[in-house]
Amino acid sequence: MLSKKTKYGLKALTFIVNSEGEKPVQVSAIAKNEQIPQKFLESILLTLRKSGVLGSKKGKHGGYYLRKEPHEILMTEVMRVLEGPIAMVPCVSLNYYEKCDDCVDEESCSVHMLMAKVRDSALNVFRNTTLADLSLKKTENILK
Amino acid sequence: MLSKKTKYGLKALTFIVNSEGEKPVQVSAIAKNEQIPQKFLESILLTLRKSGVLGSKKGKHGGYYLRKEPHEILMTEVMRVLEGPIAMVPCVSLNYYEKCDDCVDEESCSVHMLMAKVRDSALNVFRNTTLADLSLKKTENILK
DNA sequence: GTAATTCCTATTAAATTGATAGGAATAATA
DNA sequence: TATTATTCCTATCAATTTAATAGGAATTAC
Repeated sequence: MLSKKTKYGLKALTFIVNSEGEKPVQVSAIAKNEQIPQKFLESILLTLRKSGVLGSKKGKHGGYYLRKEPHEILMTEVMRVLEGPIAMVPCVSLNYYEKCDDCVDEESCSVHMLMAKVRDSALNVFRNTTLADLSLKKTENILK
Repeated sequence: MLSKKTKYGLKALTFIVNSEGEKPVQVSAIAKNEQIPQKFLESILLTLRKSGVLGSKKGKHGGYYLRKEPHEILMTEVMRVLEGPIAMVPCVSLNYYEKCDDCVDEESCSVHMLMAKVRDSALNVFRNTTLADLSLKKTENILK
């Protein structure tokens, strides 16, 4: 299951894209429009800022903004920050590899083999989708 | 993350395939060889039996066996039984669809769009992988 | 009738997730 | 400078899910 954290994070990012302008977008505005518990959202946006996807401005008229253009923000990055490793098992993770304690021979492990394929297929999606794609409405996608 | 339940289940199924013969395979043998807590494994195999993937024989010399040929057992079926819906969010699930309470318009929801792609890519893997594929060693896979 | 097995239900422990609380730090502006 | 609006930080809590264990009933082979 996709965590609420990731779901909220994706919605928030999309909202920020669609609020395009120079002014930073406030947590309260996102929370209200996207129906996300504000305090929870705060912590999510903070994570996204710490990872470098978002920038922020403190104090009155503060808020969050994108550090890169939407089309430069890959889902690989966003998903790793919000949801964690893309691989479903550490032994096929590219960025967070860990050997299984059980599993004598990785090369002949049925789980390993299957999960490597799943990882590749997910990576293929995330590498070819940017935040710009997410913020397109379906009708726009059809035209595209 | 892949649950231990699924991981153990896949390993157990592979073990049963590789123990090919007419005799049913006992939980104790699988547990020992695959390093799986026996009682936990019992409940997993029971689930697989109830779903129709495995058959069982009770009593002395009892055990579990496949109900179909390995190449007829698709990963879509196994994964749904063990891990649950393949979709990461209910609103893109083919078999367990549920509308989101939030989300006014599904067609323009960024999460929906992305997760539908991920679901399709995972389905593509699971529909094209059978238990027979899992039980091939890597070297055999290369030759294939 | 005994031993070996699956089957069933209940319980527990640990980990994770989702959410809340309270206030510190910072910045704009009146 | 005082006030207000905001992000930032840490801690905590509640709910859910996962992983595992326990005990014994039912069934079958011999």
